[in-house]
Amino acid sequence: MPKDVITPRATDYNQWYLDIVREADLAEPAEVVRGCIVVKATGWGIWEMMQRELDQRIKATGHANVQFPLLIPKSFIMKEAEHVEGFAPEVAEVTRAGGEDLTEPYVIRPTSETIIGHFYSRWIRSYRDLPLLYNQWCNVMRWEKRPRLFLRTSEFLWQEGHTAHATREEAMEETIRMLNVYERIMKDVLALPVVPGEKSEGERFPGADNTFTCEAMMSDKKALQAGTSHFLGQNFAKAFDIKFQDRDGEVRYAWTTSWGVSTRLIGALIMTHSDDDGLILPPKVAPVKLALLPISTDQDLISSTLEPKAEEIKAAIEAVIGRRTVELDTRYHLRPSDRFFHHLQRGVPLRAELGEKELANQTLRLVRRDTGERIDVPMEEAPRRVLEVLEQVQENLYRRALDFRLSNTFEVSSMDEFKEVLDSKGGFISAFFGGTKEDERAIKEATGATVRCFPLEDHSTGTCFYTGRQGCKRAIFAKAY
RNA sequence: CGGGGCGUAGCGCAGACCGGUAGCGCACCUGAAUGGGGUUCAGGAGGUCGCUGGUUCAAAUCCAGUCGCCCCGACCA
Repeated sequence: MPKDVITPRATDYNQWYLDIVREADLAEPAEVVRGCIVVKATGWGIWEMMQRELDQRIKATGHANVQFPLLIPKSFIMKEAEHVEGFAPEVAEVTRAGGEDLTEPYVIRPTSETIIGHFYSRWIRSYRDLPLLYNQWCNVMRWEKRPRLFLRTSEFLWQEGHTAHATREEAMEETIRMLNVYERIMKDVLALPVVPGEKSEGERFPGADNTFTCEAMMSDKKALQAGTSHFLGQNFAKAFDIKFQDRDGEVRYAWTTSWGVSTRLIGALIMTHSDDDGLILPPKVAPVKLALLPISTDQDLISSTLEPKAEEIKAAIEAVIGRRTVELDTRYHLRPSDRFFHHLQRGVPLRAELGEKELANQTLRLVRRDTGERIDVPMEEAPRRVLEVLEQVQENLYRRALDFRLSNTFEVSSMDEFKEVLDSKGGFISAFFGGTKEDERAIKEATGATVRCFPLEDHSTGTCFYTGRQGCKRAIFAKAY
């Protein structure tokens, strides 16, 4: 008989999400600091795994890590017209320090294009200085009206890549390269199937010429922007005077890009894979990949045989799947079912049970978190089989999420159909669209859905469902977080 | 910032209309039985009732002010 500590998704999706975060011990609202979050050990462990994977890939594509100040002179934010408009309403300012009013206030960085632009202008003189390929892992602050754990906290952690290039083509290549890096890591590591695409005019980053995105579908069929890569053109170069003398002697403005993913990805993981029992983590980002539980009512048997055996198995398995990835659960004061549930709720991908039955048969019982399937494997094969099953879990989670998205994506060709499908089924609406920013706003007004992106891999064109214009690209619409 | 709601034990709530010095469920601690997907019983610990002021012999309760949080919108990684 389950206790109702986790609200079923069908009852209240928002509450379900909060319950998962709490019961899996990922994080809690900071409360004393509005909109901020305390990331707890398990949540941080997930972030560390994602960070490690991504950091390697950022470096593998030629970028180096750097660190810029948390505070930015307020005047910097004001330099790029659209950037000001986009970010001014949500920045926090520091006006006093050291007991005195500052002559110029600082803002706490909402993103670092401006201060990095300032330094890039000092570092770049020649085409030989380009490209400049830097990334920083840091925290930023945006005073959003409506915070939501992981998805939109006032302070959040992310990486922001900032690059400068000699030509438009090179900068565009970089923008797409990093979008692809994001797509790959989301797919391969987080098991998140995403739609890479270009943002519409109305959804662009303030100050960018083009914004590219990885859009994911959550299990309530709403969309989540999981990561973005911006082609900034020469906008910031002009605002911050980032110029170089080219091969031909001409002085030119550089072309810049920026790209980032944040702790929001943890929210994406939760809302993509988890169920009413609790969190489900893809093995590749699970700090604990296997919970190993010696089970017996006979305390002597436990200490003489089961626990030593368990230690031995743990070592053998960790030799194959990685250090400190197996948690040996020795909480014998709890009933087995309570111990099971603990790991289940926390999303541990695989549970192993070692009891008298297993001892007698020289087997180990594995239980999958994603399917509940029980698999008895010969003891000596355990390490290999654990690895194998973990790979299957990883694959299954991706496949499941992809199927969900595909079966909840609907094509429409008129506004009436758009509304009807969105109301009755929800999900992603796929339609040819060639409207303006104003049209986007009107559609949002009428339906609550926004343009998520123009998928990159879809080259088909057709008649716009809204304006009737010919030769328009396909867009994905959805209600979004 | 507009509309609604709420602050009482770690969490979720009752008590308030009709002032008399705080209670329930879960979680937690102890013990017993139980034990392979959320067990049962017994005992126990835990609260300046958001804050400030007022009325009163007496305030969680009445009055005034204030702070904060949540939900729905607008805004967003």
